[in-house]
Amino acid sequence: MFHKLIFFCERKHFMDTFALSNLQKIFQINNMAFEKVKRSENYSEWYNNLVKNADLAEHADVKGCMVIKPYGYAIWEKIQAQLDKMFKDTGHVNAYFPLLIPKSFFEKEEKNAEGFAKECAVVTHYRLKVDDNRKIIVDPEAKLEEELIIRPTSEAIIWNTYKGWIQSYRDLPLLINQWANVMRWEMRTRLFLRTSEFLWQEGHTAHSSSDEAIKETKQMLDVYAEFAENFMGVPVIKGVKTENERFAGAVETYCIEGLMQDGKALQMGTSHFLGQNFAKAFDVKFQSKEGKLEHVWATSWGVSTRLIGALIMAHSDDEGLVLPPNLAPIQVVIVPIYRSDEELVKVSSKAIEIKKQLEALGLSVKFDNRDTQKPGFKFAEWELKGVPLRIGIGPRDIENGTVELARRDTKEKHVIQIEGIDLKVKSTLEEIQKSIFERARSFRDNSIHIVNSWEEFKDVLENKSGFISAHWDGTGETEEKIKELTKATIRCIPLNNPQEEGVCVYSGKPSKQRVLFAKAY
RNA sequence: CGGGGUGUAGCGUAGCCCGGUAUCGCGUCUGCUUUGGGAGCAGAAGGUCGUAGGUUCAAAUCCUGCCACCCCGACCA
Repeated sequence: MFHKLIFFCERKHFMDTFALSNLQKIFQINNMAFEKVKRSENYSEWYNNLVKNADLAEHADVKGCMVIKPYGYAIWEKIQAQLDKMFKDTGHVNAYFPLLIPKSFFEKEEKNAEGFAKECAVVTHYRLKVDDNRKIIVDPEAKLEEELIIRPTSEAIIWNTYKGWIQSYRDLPLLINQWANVMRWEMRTRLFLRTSEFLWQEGHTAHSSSDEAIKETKQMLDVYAEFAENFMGVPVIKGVKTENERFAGAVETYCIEGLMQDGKALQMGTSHFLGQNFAKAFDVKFQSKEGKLEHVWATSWGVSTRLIGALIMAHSDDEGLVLPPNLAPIQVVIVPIYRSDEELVKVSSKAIEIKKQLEALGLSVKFDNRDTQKPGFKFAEWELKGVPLRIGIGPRDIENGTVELARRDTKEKHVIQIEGIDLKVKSTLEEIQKSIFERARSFRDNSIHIVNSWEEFKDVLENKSGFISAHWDGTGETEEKIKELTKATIRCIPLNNPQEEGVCVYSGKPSKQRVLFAKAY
């Protein structure tokens, strides 16, 4: 019945403008070969060009939506594979719920509905027709009885479903994850960081006690943090959101916050303790061991394709992407160098031999034997695409039993013996993984500024960047005011935050702990 | 929703004020020479100028309507 759907967004968006000429200049200048805008000159322009040039994604001809290209999607697949394993290792299973949510379900948890109301796309009709001018129009006869919301998140449809699945404590806990797309009609979009439609995973769990649900919430936060640090190579701060920043419908929102190279913070994942809010809204009760009827306790947690944005912004440089070996779709690329066909044969057979040797260690290796591009071009291209290690092999090497090994992260090049190359490559990849994390961590650590006065606070925001650790009086009003004045928000109250007496950096009222402020994406 | 812009080849553009069927660069294709850091030369292909109408002998250019997209603000899980 729904094979032809039309949706209307409730809000229209009128665009705006500004100095287009600036952009045009950049494109003009850089249109030859690859566009080169330096990271230090214009960070966001650098980011956009990188996403495009590295062939990760592009703007679709649909407002606010992106096409994730094969190379970008391959990174997402690596992210998915690892997270999926970690979810399963912690006892979760995957399922899939509908894209469309009847408006009446959506309304049930008021705060959740209110929080998302302004960015929902709504399906109102189920059929098109050809009008008198032979134009395709929405068939006014085909108006739906009840509008359908395209999910901005799935709590509503999932809790409506859970109602039928949970009767007894024996049905709990229910530990389910879903890989899906969601749609949030955002006003300003940026590839990967914020798009109208995006891919993510959302875990939705149900528990028989508050304690157990809180434990789950924290466990998943730890899973995210471990993933971010050990796989993405991005250090994160685990913390709790303030009431203002909390997920609509949650009792408590935990998050991991990363710091990008331009000094702006990025929320990389959230894990929510939902209390009994959704159980009450959808009337999901279970009978306890003691025979009492109680509402179920819930959590939800998610990360999205935004992580690809984080990956780019945390490590990459003016030459392009820098991928951590643990998430690189191609970990090693082999580029042959040759003049004659005869040389090509020799070089190729050695290259293929090396490839097999590396693959035996479980590495992902590409032998770039395209005869349509020159070596120099390939070097630049694979650097742009962030392949962690490159092996160059030519006639000279064949004679000497060597290859050239080039590291993407440090740009170091060494001639090494082919003998024992597999272990050398493996250990170098491990070193790269460690080294990019360390680099990001020391950058992050040096970007946390302890601030004790409002003057200092403003000074750091203007002249430095990164996190500001400052006392806050705990009120939403102060938080709002600071945001209004500086655009900085409270990113989180770090977990295990030391308690200390102090006064709020803005209001001067007493405070018991410091919180982390930053400008954020 | 308030303000400001733009639609010309795959991409970026010139031409528009002052009407005469379209400029240049990148990319693409072919051939030869090249190949250890983004190759060179020669040739070629590619355009209903967003769309509908109007004015005119003649419209990318002038006029009107429509559509789409972009930037700033508000907004942002």
